[in-house]
Amino acid sequence: MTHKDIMTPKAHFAETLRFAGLRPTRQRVAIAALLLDGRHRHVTADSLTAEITTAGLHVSGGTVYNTLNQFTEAGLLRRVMVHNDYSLFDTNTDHHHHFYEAENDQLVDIPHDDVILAQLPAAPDGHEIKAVDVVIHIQSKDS
Amino acid sequence: MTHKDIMTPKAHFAETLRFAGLRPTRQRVAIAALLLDGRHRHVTADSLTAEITTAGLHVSGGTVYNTLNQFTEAGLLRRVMVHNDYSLFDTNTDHHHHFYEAENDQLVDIPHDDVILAQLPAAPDGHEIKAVDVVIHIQSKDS
DNA sequence: TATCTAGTTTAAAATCATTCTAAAGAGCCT
DNA sequence: AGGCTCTTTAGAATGATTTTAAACTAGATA
Repeated sequence: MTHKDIMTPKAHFAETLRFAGLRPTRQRVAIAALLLDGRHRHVTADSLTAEITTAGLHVSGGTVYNTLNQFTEAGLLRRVMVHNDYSLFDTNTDHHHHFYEAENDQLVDIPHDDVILAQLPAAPDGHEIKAVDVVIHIQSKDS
Repeated sequence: MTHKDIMTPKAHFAETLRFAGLRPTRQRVAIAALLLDGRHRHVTADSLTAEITTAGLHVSGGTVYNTLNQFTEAGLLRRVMVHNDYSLFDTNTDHHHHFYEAENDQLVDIPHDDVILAQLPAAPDGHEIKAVDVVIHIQSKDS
């Protein structure tokens, strides 16, 4: 039985935050509890705010944005780039790719192994590759 | 000698626009002349407006945005998705991918052949693949 | 060529996601 | 508990993009 097993959920998320270099405030712990529970999904500032409200809590808009940015910076979330309308965050930070259907603004994960990049170019001089994002744009066959 | 060769540049772009289903207005022809001359580059609404001004012309902001959207819709431009700050358009509509360096907001084309996708997942039921975008995020080695 | 009409352009206002601000609050170390 | 720094807050500010309603024009027609 590890230390983790006997911690309260709250303490567990506080530890995660501290490990990520973020002071575990009430707001950040609450958001971590919602987003970092292992469920893989895509959230926006808006949808997260709705979740917070549903949970009977309140976090100011600015803090929601700040927290999403800080979690992303810390590697707890991943930002997905499919359009310019608003930011999308993926609670799955493992290496994987996405299908995106613009018509319904629908984003679907693609398991890592389903895309094989057989060859990649070398990064430009003095640079190194940080990440490779593949977005497969799809549309309804009858549209 | 084809018909195209004896047309004035203006008439050539007007024809291109008409073929794309867009009425060749003075503004659209001017923007086409700037963007569709075969040079491959990345533009924003702002940088395009600056080009228009440099050319001694004037096109209202709304029309610059509309035109960029219409050209993209018509397949004369391609929208590149690397951040949410503002829209980027690529005058190269051929199939190719991009390096993106966030630190300097620098976008660099990758020739089509330099990326080999050996395996792609099947599109979800009832859908078909419209495009596959690969963005390789890079950073300075010493940063 | 004069006329018509639908599609376009315009400047300005509106929208909307996101960031900034300055003051109030809360971790956390001693 | 005291204190220092980092956070949160509500609201204002920002900035890219879209919308508006009126003026204009491309292109068809008479």
